[in-house]
Amino acid sequence: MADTLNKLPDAAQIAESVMNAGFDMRNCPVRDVLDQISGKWASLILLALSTEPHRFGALKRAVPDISQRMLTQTLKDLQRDGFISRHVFATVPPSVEYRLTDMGRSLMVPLSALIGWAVDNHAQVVVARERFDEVAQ
Amino acid sequence: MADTLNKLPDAAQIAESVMNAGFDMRNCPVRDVLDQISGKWASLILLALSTEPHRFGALKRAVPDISQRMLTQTLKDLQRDGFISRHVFATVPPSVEYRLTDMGRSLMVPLSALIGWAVDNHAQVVVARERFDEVAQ
DNA sequence: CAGCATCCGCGTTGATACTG
DNA sequence: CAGTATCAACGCGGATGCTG
Repeated sequence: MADTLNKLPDAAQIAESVMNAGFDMRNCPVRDVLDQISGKWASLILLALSTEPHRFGALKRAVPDISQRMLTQTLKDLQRDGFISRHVFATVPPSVEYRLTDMGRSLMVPLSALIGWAVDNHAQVVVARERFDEVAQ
Repeated sequence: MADTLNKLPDAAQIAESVMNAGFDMRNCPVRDVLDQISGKWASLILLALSTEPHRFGALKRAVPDISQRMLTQTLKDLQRDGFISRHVFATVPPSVEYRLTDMGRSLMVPLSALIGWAVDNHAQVVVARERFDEVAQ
């Protein structure tokens, strides 16, 4: 994954084809879709669910600093967009399991690649920031 | 790009390897990097710059609904993270050109794939939302 | 266990006006 | 042309307490 630089032509191609395919930035599908998965928590929840289904409590433990409120809300948003499904088991005490839908798994293909990039290049970004802040005092 | 569903194993692999590679959700590189590129405008600006360098005014026209303030601010943030570079030409009137850095181009590999997914699957997401809102009244 | 309801601060965004 | 400065509105997200 360190050789992403060698794949630049592909990226330019995709970008160009996106721009050409009647891509209108006004009623923007990019924002409409990405705004959801780019919230503070969505990508982390999707990442956790990509390995296996999780119950509410397990998710809360898997995504350490999330509050109950945000977990509930983000799960609802992700379900609304069709990325995850909710399965209630009428046990006592009740248990609810969340899992990726087919569309959610399909989304994880490019999303996990992006997450992988973030993990690989995080250090470089940090360095770039420090350098920038240094110059601008 | 319609056959992304067939590539699920790859996604699960990447996700799993990400999770295993000492991935700590607390000091999260994902959020640290993604928060920037997932702002309301960043992805659109990067997309515009991925085809060719743009001047400030050209960018403002390429990303229709952006305000001057947000364009300036987002450009500064992207430059700070090392994704774009700023080139000032001492002409009269002054002109400033923005272009992707090597790291920015590298980022566009996975990012443009994600954008492509968004474009391809936007309709499905909209349908999922309508269905959800219908049931929940 | 898995939520919902409420309150509230603070950051992000937008509108507007001004400048080198 | 390419910004900066200021103000106001909005909503995300956190903290807390309560429920089936």
